[in-house]
Amino acid sequence: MTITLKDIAKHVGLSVTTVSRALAGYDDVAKGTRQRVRAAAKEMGYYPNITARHLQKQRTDTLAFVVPTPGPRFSDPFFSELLAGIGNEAGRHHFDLLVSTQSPDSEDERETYRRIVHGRRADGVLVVRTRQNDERIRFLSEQSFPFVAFGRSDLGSSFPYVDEDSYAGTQLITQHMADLGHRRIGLVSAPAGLMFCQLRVAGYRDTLRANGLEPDQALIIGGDLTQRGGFQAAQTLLALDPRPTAIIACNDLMALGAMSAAQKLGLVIGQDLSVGGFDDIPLAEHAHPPLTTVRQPIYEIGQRITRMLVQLIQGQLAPETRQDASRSSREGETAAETQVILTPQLIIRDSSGPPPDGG
Amino acid sequence: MTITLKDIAKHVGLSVTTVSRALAGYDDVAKGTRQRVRAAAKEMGYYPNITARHLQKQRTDTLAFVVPTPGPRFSDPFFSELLAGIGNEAGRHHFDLLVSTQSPDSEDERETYRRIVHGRRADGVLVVRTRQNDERIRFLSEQSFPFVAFGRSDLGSSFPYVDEDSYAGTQLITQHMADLGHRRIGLVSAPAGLMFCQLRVAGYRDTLRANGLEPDQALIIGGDLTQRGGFQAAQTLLALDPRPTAIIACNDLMALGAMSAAQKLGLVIGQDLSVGGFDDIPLAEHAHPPLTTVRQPIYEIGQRITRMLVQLIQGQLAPETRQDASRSSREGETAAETQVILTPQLIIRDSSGPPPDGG
DNA sequence: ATTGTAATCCGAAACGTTTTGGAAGTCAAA
DNA sequence: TTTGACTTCCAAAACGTTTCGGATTACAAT
Repeated sequence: MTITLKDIAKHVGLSVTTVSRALAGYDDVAKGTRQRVRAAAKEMGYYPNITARHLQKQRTDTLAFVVPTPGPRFSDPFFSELLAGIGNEAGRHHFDLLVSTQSPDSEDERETYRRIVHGRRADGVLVVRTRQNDERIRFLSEQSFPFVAFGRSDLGSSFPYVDEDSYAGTQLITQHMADLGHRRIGLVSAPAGLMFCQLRVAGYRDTLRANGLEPDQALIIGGDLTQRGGFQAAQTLLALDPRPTAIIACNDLMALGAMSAAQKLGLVIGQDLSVGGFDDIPLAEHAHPPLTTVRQPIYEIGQRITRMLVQLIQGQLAPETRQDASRSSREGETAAETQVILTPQLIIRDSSGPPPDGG
Repeated sequence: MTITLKDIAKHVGLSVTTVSRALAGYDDVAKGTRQRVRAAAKEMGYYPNITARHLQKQRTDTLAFVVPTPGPRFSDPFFSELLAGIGNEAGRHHFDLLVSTQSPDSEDERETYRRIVHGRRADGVLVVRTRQNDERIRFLSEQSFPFVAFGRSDLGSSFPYVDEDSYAGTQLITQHMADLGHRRIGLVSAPAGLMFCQLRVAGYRDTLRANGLEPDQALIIGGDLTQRGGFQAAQTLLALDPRPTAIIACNDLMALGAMSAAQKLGLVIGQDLSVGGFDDIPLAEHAHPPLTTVRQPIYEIGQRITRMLVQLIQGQLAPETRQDASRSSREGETAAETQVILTPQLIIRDSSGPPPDGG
């Protein structure tokens, strides 16, 4: 049987109120009493009932994280690293983390959000893989429920987020390929509904044009962000005649799949074909050859959105602050930013090189 | 402002009790009343407060999953797939999932378990990556708190778990290498405290001996289960003279790292060097070359331990049942098993082949 | 002696739900 | 008319905590 405040109160001959306040360290309880209560609590093995505390305090000290899992074999190193960042940061702030896996844009996903918000299951929620016309964001905004997103959206409303500049990132890697002399550069894109997909495709397209290259629709193949998807998309691209001399994938996992597909055809990556990715997951560095990619600080992003969410909940972050250049950073004590766009970094490794002769 | 039962009661002119019972579908409320209440609830946008319900029902309908994360860059596809299995199955049974990331064997990890158990934060907990003399299992057993483990342990106590037969699995792949003619077979092992590490190393050793090969301590290198770790361990192994002609890694991620290390030296995997893994993560299939490995149905294991835990909580699983051959499966309705050992399957792909001449 | 103040404690209410143990009313059988 | 059964409803307690608004005592200042 678990020990409650009432048990302690009975044991030390005080009221529940006094025991509670003694343990909480209020100064309207005598020092001696406090010590006596503390000792009794320890001796009896008291541990506060977390649920009861939640109900009384009208907050749950819990963050919710609804993971969009497209299929059962959700084998994504990107995600586990993000979760580590979120989980560790939540722990640092004494918040629990509620995780739910739901297939994106499903009725179950919608119901999950309703449950969290209306059932007061958590104090805030983290949204990842933002989508065009994202109903999750619309819903949370409407309900003015605290949330922070990893990624922007195209809704009119302003909300707190952290995002990498996908457009600039793809510009970097596309320009890199162009600088190496590539003229036929394929793209393995992502599900079109994802915001970052739009931005990355645009960055790719615009950079091609800026280099006098006309984007060729046949060189853009949809991918599902898995290695298998990258493998298959690359097979399609490599069957073209003439085939592209470079392939850029919208994430590293697909880039690795693309490398395998090319290697299966006997192509040497970095010579016969250049491959570029996005994310810089640890796998990229120790691939063969090491993958040229755009770095995204996944763990830190996880930490950051979590920290922002905690601040938002605790009222240390203005919920609807627009980015505002006129905001003076007076007194050194600048308010925390609510909309962060990270500058991407190109990591050049051996998977990219000049095109082969006649490329 | 959120709507409570009291608000509905006031609105329809009934007591809170009746409203509650109407919504719960008890038959001691008149049909007309029930409909009226239901309509009002819907109209007013009522959603039950989950925390209050938890407190009253003295259960949380929540499972806890404490993920052992060794470092910040926890980039492990194995884990995300396991989580998908756990999360989806928990959802199917209307359980929430509480996830905490803690570094293994740390004081924070211990405190997390205490909090979950004593604070009644969850109704049961999932334990993964079981360790020798596993204090988590000891603690949960002592407190007789419901839990199911992925992996066995060496404590005397009997508890419910699902595990792959790591010993047999390593036997399979080691024998496969021996059958191909390999005599010098290296092993990239895992952190020694992990139960499956012990079993896999034993399976490797015993199979070597069964083939008349004496295990060489120099051919066993510790790894940390990351690709980088496999990369480094393989570098050490490949610097030996004579070098091994085959390398077996205790998981696929390290096997992929080992492949990269070998390829960096110009070796052709499957010809100059054979490589074997363990897990069969999706990355293995589309690696170059595709990786020979031992299959572990990760997603299904996640589902299975979750289902067992739910049954345990709901009293449908005898908490301390030993595996008992004499248990008659009468009436077709066999009780669910509490200790499951899965038979591993060898997946032969192109990363393994006969040793090069003179190997 | 009175007043004021500080120190220490506590009863009751509250958080929102479910459950317990009837109460009140209706109706048919005896 | 009484009894019993059935239907429908509800007040109060309970889950375990925190907080609100005093109450009581002691003691110093007036």
